[in-house]
Amino acid sequence: MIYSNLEMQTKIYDHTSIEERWQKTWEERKLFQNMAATVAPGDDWLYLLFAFAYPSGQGLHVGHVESKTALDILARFNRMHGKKVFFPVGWDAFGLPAENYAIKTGVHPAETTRNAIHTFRRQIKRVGISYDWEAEIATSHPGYYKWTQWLFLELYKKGLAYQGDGMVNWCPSCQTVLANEQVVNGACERCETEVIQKKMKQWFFKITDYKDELISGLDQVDWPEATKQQQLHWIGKSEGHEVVWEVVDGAGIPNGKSIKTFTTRLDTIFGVTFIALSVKHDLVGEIRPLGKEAQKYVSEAVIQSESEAKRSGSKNGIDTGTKVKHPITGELIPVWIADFVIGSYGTGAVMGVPGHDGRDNEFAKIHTIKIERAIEGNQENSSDLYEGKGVLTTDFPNFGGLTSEQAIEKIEAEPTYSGVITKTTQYKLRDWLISRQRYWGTPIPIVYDPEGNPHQVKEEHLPWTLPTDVDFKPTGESPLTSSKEFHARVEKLYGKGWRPEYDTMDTFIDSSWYYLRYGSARDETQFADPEQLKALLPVDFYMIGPEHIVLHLLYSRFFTKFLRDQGYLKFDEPFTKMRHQGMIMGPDGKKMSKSKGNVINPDEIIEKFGADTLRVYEMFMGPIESDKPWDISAVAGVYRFLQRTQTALLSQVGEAATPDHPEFLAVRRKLHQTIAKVSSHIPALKFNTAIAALMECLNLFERANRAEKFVLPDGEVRAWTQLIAPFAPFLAEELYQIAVGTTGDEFISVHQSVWPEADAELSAETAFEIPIQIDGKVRARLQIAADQAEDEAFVVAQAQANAVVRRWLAGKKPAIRYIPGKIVSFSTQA
RNA sequence: GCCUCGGUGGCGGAAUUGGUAUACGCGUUAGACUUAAAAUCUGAUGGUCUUACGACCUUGUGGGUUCGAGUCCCACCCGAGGCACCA
Repeated sequence: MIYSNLEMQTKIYDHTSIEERWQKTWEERKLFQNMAATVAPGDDWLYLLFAFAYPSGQGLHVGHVESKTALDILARFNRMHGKKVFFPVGWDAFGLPAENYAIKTGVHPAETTRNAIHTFRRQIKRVGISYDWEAEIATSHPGYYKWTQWLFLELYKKGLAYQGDGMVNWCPSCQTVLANEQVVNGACERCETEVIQKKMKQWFFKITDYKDELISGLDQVDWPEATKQQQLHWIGKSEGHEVVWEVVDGAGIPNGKSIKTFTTRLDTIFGVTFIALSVKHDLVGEIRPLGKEAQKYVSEAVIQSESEAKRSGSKNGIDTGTKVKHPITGELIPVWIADFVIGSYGTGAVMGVPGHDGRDNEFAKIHTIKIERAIEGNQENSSDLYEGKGVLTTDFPNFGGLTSEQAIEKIEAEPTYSGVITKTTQYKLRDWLISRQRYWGTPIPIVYDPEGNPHQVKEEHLPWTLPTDVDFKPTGESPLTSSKEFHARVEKLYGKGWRPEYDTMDTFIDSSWYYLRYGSARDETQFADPEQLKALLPVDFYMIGPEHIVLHLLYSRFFTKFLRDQGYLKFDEPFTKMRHQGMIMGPDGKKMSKSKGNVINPDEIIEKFGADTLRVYEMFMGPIESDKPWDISAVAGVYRFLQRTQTALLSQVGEAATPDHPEFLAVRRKLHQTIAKVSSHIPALKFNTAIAALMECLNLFERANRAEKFVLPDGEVRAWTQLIAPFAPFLAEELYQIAVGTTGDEFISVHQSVWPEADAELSAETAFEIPIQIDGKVRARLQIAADQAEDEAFVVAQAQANAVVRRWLAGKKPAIRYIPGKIVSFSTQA
């Protein structure tokens, strides 16, 4: 007996008992569980995905509830339309917070993580999110990270995972390498310590191999424009020319060395008055002469991190005394070293055009370098002069008077410049540095022979398990160095003198392929079953916060394209449609944070008002994608709405319909209109207006019922309970089961029922109120029966007969316009 | 500086994409019920002027297109997020 206390129903909305009862029932009946096992040919699947979450010790946040509920509504709505819905959940369980906690308290990250996941799972179930728990995954589980390691080895075998040397960002406090994106204004994003540069041997993924496809693929997806723009900006494709400048000796004779610069404005080459090298440029220290002062400057500048120069916007620099030869004019140009030149972009050197570039202009003025104008009609120090339309000044033989476009074409066509000036494309995107000197992550499946050469861990040794006997305390070395078991394992399997790779992988790797694993979460033989992949992927709808979008999406797209090229996947882009939820702000309108004391705890709201209220309130707050402040009294308003809904629907059960009620058709019309509205607003993600429509419907019903007892036909009572099911699944289940009179075990959930359809005839309005506009102002309104709305002559005659209209139009001959069913417009002008 | 969103009552927000601006909710206020309060229910609620009928104003600002503009066009102001000495 699933429903034992029907009789106890009263007018009181007892959210706690309702929600406990149905959570238990759904769980016992395994509603919507293990869906991937039901994959069959010809299925119409909808794959809904929520951003992989880190199971933090803080537990569920109201922000999580918002996006999870939005997806849950889509899941329930689509299931009721007969679609098979795949709606899995998992945990991005490796990561720094658990490790930092371990350093502080000694509690093993595995334990912290396990507890946090338990908390999240309990809270999510309480909110009624209809996840498929049978497909649950956690990146820290060997059954998962075995395949993360497999992915690494696939990349390694194709040469896309390689070891490289280079300057890396090092956080002295966290004792780890940081990716560029983890450096914010020159400081560690986590602890805000100033980041320094350090040279280390690291593993990289060659994402740059896919740079062009990562740009073009954006045309295939339905994503917010801003997200696409951010991706493009990160990849930073820029077309221009590389120019080789020959270094000359004191007599002006080339000495065999050269400097390359990159420019997007080749036409300004005639205005070059200096060349500037980055302090990290290879030639710094090599070119002669380099005076003592310059030596000193360079060493200071190298010590001073580049990021500091960036922040201060400084324009320091020094003349090296060296000169290069202008490839076109033959003029000798001084070479400077300048801190505003970025070592890692382009060639690490720029041609200085102070006549046409604001930044170069600033530098030239400070250091009194000649400023020369090459193009007419532009502001002296502006960089916005170009649109390909500038005209070169007449000072340049063969080029004077040409437009920028013509000059560039001419240079490109001139054989003399072949190999000196070359059309080229630059990208900001760098290869992905994936090594982390951290414990709580996926071990890199590499071992080193006694000579120090890397070898891949044999596939039969996967999962290459993370040792547990480590010292978390930061020493500047990877914690795995301290594991005895790890060393013993490698020597036993690979031979004496062999050692493991001590670094772990960036957790972005774990979280950038997880959506491929859900369908085969327990498969120990392959990373994903091809049949599952074919049926479920790509992801139809992805809901993800706006904060992590650039890298996670770029990496996910890279993996997808790589695995496609290996023949594992048949699609190019992993996420067909994506939207971002807004942030829920504290009641003070500020971002919620513990220090501000404005955090709303979902458990407290559920305790007091119930999960249904929490869900409906968060959906009612406003558009899903915008930021919204929390308003506790509005929560109570939603609670009242659910309570009134219960009262209204309970009053209908077991009663005979009241066709003689004067409002009978009006209320039913409203209900059918509401069915139509809710049905169209849900797929459009307009949850707030769908709920407003349900409120309007209830208001009209209550007004009619107040005047005289009102009872809807049975089917419409059931339809009403179905309409609220996606939003308030617990209350809807309760009312639906009462409405259908479920007894014993013949239980079919409201969430398994078929979504109601609006009756077009019933929902059609019988009368319109048509405004009458005179010169753009509404002066009167007309009541017109629906069957007269198409009759223009009649409507216009009615309008003209209106007393107010006659007063306004007295003595005038207006132009008349009638938009059927919308408006009558009189115009007295012209 | 660049990119992307936004700007509508006291507040959160609606507006079928050019056709009744302010739906729905909150708040406020008057009332009912109550010994009282809470809860619940009912009515009012953009602004100014007016005894009233009503008039005028109102979607960040200023122009424009149109019979008609929150919606389209031009210029600007303000806010949020992202990127940024990227050559």
